Amino acid sequence: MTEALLAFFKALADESRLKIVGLLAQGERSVQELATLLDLKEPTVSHHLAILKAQGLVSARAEGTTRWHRLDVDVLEGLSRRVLESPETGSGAAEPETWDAKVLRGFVDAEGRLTTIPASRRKRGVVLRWLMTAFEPGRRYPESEVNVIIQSKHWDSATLRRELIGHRMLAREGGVYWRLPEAGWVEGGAATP
Amino acid sequence: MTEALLAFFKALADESRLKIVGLLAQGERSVQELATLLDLKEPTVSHHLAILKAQGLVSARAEGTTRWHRLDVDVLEGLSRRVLESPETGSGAAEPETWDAKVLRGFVDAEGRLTTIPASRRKRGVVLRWLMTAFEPGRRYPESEVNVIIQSKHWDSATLRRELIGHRMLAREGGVYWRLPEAGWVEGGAATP
DNA sequence: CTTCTAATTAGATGATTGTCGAATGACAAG
DNA sequence: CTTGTCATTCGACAATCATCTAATTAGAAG
Repeated sequence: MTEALLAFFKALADESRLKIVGLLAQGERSVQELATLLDLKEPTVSHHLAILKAQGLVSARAEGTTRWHRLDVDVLEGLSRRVLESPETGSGAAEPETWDAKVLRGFVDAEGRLTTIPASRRKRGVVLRWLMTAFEPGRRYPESEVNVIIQSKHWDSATLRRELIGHRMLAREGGVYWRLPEAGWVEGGAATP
Repeated sequence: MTEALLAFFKALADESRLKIVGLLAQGERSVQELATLLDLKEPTVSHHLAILKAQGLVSARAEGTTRWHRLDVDVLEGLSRRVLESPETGSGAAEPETWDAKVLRGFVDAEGRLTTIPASRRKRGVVLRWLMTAFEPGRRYPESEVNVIIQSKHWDSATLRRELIGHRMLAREGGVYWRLPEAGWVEGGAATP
């Protein structure tokens, strides 16, 4: 849907075409007249008219070899509405998902392994949340098992384990780890000094 | 007034910017998020946002180093109206004048002499009407005087004299010429074989 | 059929501008 | 003060597109 809008704005995003629309708003004009009034050559005007016609903004009427062009005003109605409605009508529950998906696609390869740990706070949060899906809620893990699980995604288990704890996703007590409820997961998390 | 409109359409006549508007229509976004969602680099997004801000379409709110951008919907209101109102509100009695002036500027030099006889029917009509201003209504001219008057504008008095008669601007009877009333001046006129 | 004019199509060129990498600025945290 | 992240600015490159000339199509009129 954004496709059609783009073409429409491109059609009007040119000085010559805007002037043509302005002139046609006053009445019919031939290619020749437009060319003279705009200080352009006929082929140029023809080109512009073709673009405006493609958007349904202009239509032509033949009279001998001359073609009289008129403005079709209807197409301009409800313009702002179309702009705001373009990216789906729903205000969207499927909205934050897209951002996460994009981030993961950038940092997780085809085999499901983490290629790089994101430097950006926000993106690191996304990756860590994704990492946590490997841990079951309620279950208790010895450190060795935590490392094995993390290493199945990325070699640097030490750093990632520290990050998970900093973000309040994982908790530790006496060498035993367990997954914390998502409600407590923190945005900023621990720094990486 | 067409200036501002042009900038406005140019701002929206880009795929990336249209997508940004679409995303911001759903809620606030940071530069980073937009860059990820659109598969663009941050500098590019910054550039686009600057353009949208210049048109009052987007405004920003700072939160730490992050800037949350929101869409300002008001600017989109009454868009089609602005397009049609751009080239003056008046539907214009000063309208055909402009076309004639442009044509004359193209065929009459600084000294007020006709450089070329227009090949185009319509333009030739304009030039001939202009030529007729050298003749007083009601007065009768011998052919020699007609030639002198025309030659003060262009060397080829024979052709022009024939054209003036063909267009029903000048009349002849028994070697005497006189100006006809403008009401009878014909559009197509005689061909030039 | 030939000539003339109005308009379009085709191809080439030049200006505009979207995009990126590198450098810089700004701000929070240790 | 130093470090790290989010953002902007700068300069350069590449793709898009408006414009032109030349050639072609389509009517109209001799």
